[in-house]
Amino acid sequence: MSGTVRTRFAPSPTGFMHVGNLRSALYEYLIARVSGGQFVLRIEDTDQKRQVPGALEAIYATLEQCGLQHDEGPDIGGPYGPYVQSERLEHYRDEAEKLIAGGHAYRCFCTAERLEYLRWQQEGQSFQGYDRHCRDLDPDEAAARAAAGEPCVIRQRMPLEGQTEFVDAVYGRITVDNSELEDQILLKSDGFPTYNFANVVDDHDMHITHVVRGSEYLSSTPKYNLLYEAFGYEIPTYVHLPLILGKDGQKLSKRHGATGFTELVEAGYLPEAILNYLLLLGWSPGDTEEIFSLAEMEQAFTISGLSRSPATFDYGKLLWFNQSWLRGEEPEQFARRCRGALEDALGREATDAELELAGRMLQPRLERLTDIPAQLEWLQELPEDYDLGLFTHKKMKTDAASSRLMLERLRAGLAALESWTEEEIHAFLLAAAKEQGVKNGQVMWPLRIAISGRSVTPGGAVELATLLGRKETLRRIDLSLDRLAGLRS
RNA sequence: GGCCCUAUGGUCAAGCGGUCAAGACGCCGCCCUCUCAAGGCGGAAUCGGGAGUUCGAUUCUCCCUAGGGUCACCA
Repeated sequence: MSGTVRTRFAPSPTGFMHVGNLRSALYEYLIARVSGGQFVLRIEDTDQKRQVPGALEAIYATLEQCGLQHDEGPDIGGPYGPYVQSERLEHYRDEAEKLIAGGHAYRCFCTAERLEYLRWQQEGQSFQGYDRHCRDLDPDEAAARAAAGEPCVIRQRMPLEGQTEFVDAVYGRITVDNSELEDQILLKSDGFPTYNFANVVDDHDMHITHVVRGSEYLSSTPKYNLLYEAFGYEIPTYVHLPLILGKDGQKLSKRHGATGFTELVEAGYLPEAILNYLLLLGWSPGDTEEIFSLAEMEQAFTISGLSRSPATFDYGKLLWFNQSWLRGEEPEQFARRCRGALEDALGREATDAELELAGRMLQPRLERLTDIPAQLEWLQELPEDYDLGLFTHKKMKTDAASSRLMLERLRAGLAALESWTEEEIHAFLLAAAKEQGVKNGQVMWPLRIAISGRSVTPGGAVELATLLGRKETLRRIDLSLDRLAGLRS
């Protein structure tokens, strides 16, 4: 066997792409990449009842958006296809027959009703599971019954005594008594393999060297090993991952908030930020680095950095990663993200200068992409009935009366400015403050309130006025002046 | 309930016998400042409990406790 590391992401198209799945895919991808190996995509569609339309497309789209490029898969082929389990049915059947022939599996004719009755009867007992009713049927007789059309499943014949142990790359040595293991179903009566069986067969066929999956599979791993042994296949390296929990310590689910990749993207999170957060949720680089691009992850990732304890998904920290990624973007690229909302607010096309300014204003303040419109809301129009109390600011030493005076003084100067540029407006206002012997805030505050009508804006008076344009700025000053005048008389 | 896994601040976590127990998010304060952010500086906050082993346990062992996982013709 070659020493090339091969991992696979094997989702089943039964729903949206959960962040837990995505994190598994990321780790699988990284384990392969960090050692120059291959990352395989395999679709596990053995549950015909739970197929969800569109789920497959979502898987491809998510992988694509995240940059987790696979080397082999249903869409691009590869040497060990097909990569869709429903296209490999014959093969599983043959493999199951092999096991029967070797005495490692047997046909079981128990009905669903009988099994249900069994479960009901076993409630509270220590060993719950199949009672091995068909385990000792004569193989030839069983084969004949099956051939005659009697529905049956194929079960794995577990050893009744002894122990099975395996070494997991993150959890270490794990030992389980064989008496704990159920004679699990390998092939269902509809001819489809179960997940456990198809997994082993496919992982072997596809030369997967590292089986990476959630720790919920930890306790069923001994069954896998027994299967590998029954086949005489080499056992892969297991890498079990700690689970992701919600705020309440329960397994992360919809009720904790958005848990699907698509949902998060729609909520304004960047794929880079989501991936970055997921990377650190269960893995540590060992140093204090926190921001990782995919390329950087490919350099830094180590299996030994994986954590064993479950991690709580923290939306607050995800938000911080999102902000960090947003701030780190090239200003031009960030500005482009603002174009749509800016033009909506403006009601017309934006100039390059306006776009640049808007980007500069929002980039350090944005938490999510979806917040852009709200950040630009002040641009739309001056709220007609904003609270005049906003003019009163203790630290700035301003109030409605002083603001009125200030605005009256400022108005003419602004109207007379040679050009309406950020620099010029800025210079003018600073000069005005100096001239009047007041602090900058005493001219900036009233102006900002007068033209925005808001206590909080994504920028100061200068930026606001610049983006508003001279005409609109003066119009808003007049509007505010009118209201301020009405206060007195 | 049986079995398996886990256990450092509210959260993610470094630590791998001797540390004043990193760092980050969040929180609080200060600075900067035309508001809010961003940025800078500082602060509060952690080894679940009990036995061992050892000169010395956060670190090793055992027990307890707590949390999680798993016991399907689902993956």
